[in-house]
Amino acid sequence: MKTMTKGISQSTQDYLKNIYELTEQGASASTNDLATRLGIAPASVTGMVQKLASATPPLVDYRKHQGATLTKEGQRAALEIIRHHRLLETWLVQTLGFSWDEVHEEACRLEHVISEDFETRMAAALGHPTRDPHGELIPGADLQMPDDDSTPLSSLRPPQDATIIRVNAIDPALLRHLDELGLIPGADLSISAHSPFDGNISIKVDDREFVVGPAISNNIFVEIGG
Amino acid sequence: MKTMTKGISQSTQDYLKNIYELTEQGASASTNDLATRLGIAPASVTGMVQKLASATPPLVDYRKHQGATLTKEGQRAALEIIRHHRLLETWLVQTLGFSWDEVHEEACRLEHVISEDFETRMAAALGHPTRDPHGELIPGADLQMPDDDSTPLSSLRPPQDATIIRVNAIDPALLRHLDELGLIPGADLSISAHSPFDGNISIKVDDREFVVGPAISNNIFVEIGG
DNA sequence: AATAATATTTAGGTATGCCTAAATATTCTA
DNA sequence: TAGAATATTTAGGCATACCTAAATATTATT
Ligand SMILES: [Mn+2]
Ligand SMILES: [Mn+2]
Ligand SMILES: [Mn+2]
Ligand SMILES: [Mn+2]
Repeated sequence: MKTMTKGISQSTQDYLKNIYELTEQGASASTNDLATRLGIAPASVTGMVQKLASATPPLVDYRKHQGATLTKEGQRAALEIIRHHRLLETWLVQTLGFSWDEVHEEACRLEHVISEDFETRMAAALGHPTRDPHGELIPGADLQMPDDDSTPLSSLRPPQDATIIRVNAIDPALLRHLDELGLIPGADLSISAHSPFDGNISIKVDDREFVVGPAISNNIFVEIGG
Repeated sequence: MKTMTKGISQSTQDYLKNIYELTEQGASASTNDLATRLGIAPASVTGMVQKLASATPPLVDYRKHQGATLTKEGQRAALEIIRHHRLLETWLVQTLGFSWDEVHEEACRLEHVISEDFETRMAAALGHPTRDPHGELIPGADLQMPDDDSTPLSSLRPPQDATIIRVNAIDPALLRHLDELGLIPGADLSISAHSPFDGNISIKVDDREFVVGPAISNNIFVEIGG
C-alpha cells in the first residue's frame, strides 16, 4: 500500500507543502530552509528537489543554487494537502475537542491519507469553513487560496484597535501561551504603547494588559479597527 | 515522532493485522493466504515474515513452510491496529455519514496514522462502542478482544429465528447487496427453508423472503432466537 | 578583490519493502 | 509411492528516500 494521492508520495507532498509556505511571500524556497522545516539533511533536499523538477509533469522549478518554486502542477498538489490539513485541524477541534496546540501534528499525519470523499464530507459537516482554528485560510474545493488582507500585529501603534484574524504558529508551547494571554482569533485588542528599539508593544485584551515582543507580534495578524 | 506505533512500520502493521485475522480460527497464517490478502507476491511475504520473526522482540513465530503466528508482542500490535480500524469505521459512519461499504478502505489508511489521543477521544465520543458498523467486535482500550458467541447463519434450520449480530465482509458490492436485502446487524429474521445439497436457505426479513447461498450465509453471524 | 563563512551540490552508502525467476519443499493424485 | 501440482523459499534486483563526507559555489567581510 503506497499511501499516495494521485501517485504523489507522502514525502513529496511534504516537500510541496513546505515549498508553498516558503514561497508565499515571493522568494524561492532555499535548500537550507526546506531542510530545516522538513527535518532532513540539506543534501537530501537537493536530491529530492532535483527529482521533483525532473518528474513528469515537473512539480517544481529548480536551478542550481537558486532554490525551488512550485509549478502549476506542484501548486495544485500543495494546495490540496493544505486544504486537507486545515480542514482536518478545524474538524479535530470541533468534533473531538482537541485544543489548537494539539491539532497540527495529528493533521500532518492525516492529511496524506484521507480520500477526496472524506475531504468533501468533512467540509460539508463543518459548513465549508474558510479559516482553520489558527485563522489560517482554507483553500476552497476548487483549490483557490482566498486573499488574506490581514496586517501583522507588530505594525500597529498606539492607540490603534484591532481584531485578531490569524496566528501563524505551530509550536504547542507558544500556542498554549497565546491562549493563556487571550491572543486568539476573534479577540479584540488595543495597543497602548510601543517601544521603538526592541519592537515591544503593550496590548490590552480582555481587560488585561501586557507586553509582547516581535517574536510574538510578527506572527499574529489582525484586522485594524476594533 | 513518526507514523508508527513503537517503531512498527505501516507495512508491518498490515502484516500483523492480517496474521491476526487469519489465525483467529486456530491455524497458522500461510505465506500464500497472507500474500493474497496483502496483495503482495508470496516471495515478498516470506522475506517479510522472516524479518518479523527475527525482530527484537519477535513479532511472529515462524518455521519454514509452516506459516506464521503472532507472538504476544505481535498480537498486542495487531489488536492495537484492529481497535483503530474498527473505531474509525464506527466513527466515519456516525459522524460523516459514510455507508458501511465505504468505510473499510478509508479506515485501512487512517488506522496507521492516528495517535493514541485520537483513539481515546474517538472512543469516548462514540460512547465506547463494542462493535463496529459490521458488527465486528472492537478490542477494548486494554487490547482485550471480547468473546464472540455468535453462530453462522448457514448453520440455522427452519423454523429457527435469529438476530443478525455480525457481517464478515469487506467487498463494497457485497455489502451494498446485503444492505438492500436488509441483512444488517440488528435485523431479525426467520429461516423458512433449507436445501441440503447446495446449502441454500430461505430467509424472511422485514416481510421479504428470499434465498441465500452459503457464500453469503457463511459470513453472516447471528444470535439464535428472535 | 581576496579571503572567510555559509550554502549547496555531488558522490557514495544504507534501510525498507517490494519484484521476478529459479530452486526446493510439501501435498495431492493416480 | 512416484510423479504432478502446489506452496514456499532463495537469489538477485529495484525504487524511494534518507544519510555523511567531501567538493564546489555563493555571499559576506575586510
Ligand atoms: Mn483533496
Ligand atoms: Mn492551522
Ligand atoms: Mn491505540
Ligand atoms: Mn468493520
